[in-house]
Amino acid sequence: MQTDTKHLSRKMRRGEIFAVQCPSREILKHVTSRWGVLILVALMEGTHRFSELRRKVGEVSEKMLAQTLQQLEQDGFVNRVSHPVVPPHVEYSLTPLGLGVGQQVEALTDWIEMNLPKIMAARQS
Amino acid sequence: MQTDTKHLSRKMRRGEIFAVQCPSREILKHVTSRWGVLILVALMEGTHRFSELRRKVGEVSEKMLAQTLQQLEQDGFVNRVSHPVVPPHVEYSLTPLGLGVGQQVEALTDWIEMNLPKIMAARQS
DNA sequence: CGGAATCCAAGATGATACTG
DNA sequence: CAGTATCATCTTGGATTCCG
Repeated sequence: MQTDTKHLSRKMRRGEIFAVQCPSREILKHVTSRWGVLILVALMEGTHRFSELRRKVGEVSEKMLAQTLQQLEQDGFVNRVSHPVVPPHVEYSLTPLGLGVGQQVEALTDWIEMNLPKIMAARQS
Repeated sequence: MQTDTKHLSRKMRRGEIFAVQCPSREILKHVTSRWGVLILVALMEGTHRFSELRRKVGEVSEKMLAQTLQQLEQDGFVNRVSHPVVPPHVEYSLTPLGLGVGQQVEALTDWIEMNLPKIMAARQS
């Protein structure tokens, strides 16, 4: 089977993100949303329950956590498994696709943390 | 000279992004803002003038473009050079630091575009 | 516990007009 | 051209309440 992901050659115009109607924009919006980034990074360490994520991410309301998780689930990045017991037990994890974005996003956050000293030094005002 | 960027070992808790008061959150917010991402990617291709950026990014108001550029400039990612002529001529480019984040951000957008087929296929609803 | 629903405050974004 | 200022709006995000 040949992969169907067409590789973007280095110099290929990958300017499609600039196209307003491009679905990429929508995905990008979900991924880079305020809580999307944090949730993806958190899930990179493995399966988490709702309340675990809530504690780990910190300062996120139930509403936004649920909402963001639903978006990520819709985009096929997050897997939601509900155990029908009482009290309810729901587990969230990354799909293979989610692992992919997760790596990219984690690379970004890692870069920022690693370069934070330089950044803070270069900051004006 | 030895680099002062301490490398994050694979398993190191790089959970500092989760700390609410961490400056990383602020930087991350700017970088992943609606227009921050697009602007950084656009500038990866070289110096641009204000109106060039405006046309390239697309659908961005003057206000938001100016505002986001100021944030990125403050964070030390973008260089602003104003030629005091009439009509005004201002050029924006990436600083070395900006090139760093730019690469991370571009990696993310590239990944999304490359995997868009898979993503759209996996999407529910 | 893990949400859904509602209401409301705050912030982000946009359209327009004006200026150096 | 490259902004700034102002005002209108639209979207986010949070607090609260209720339910299975």
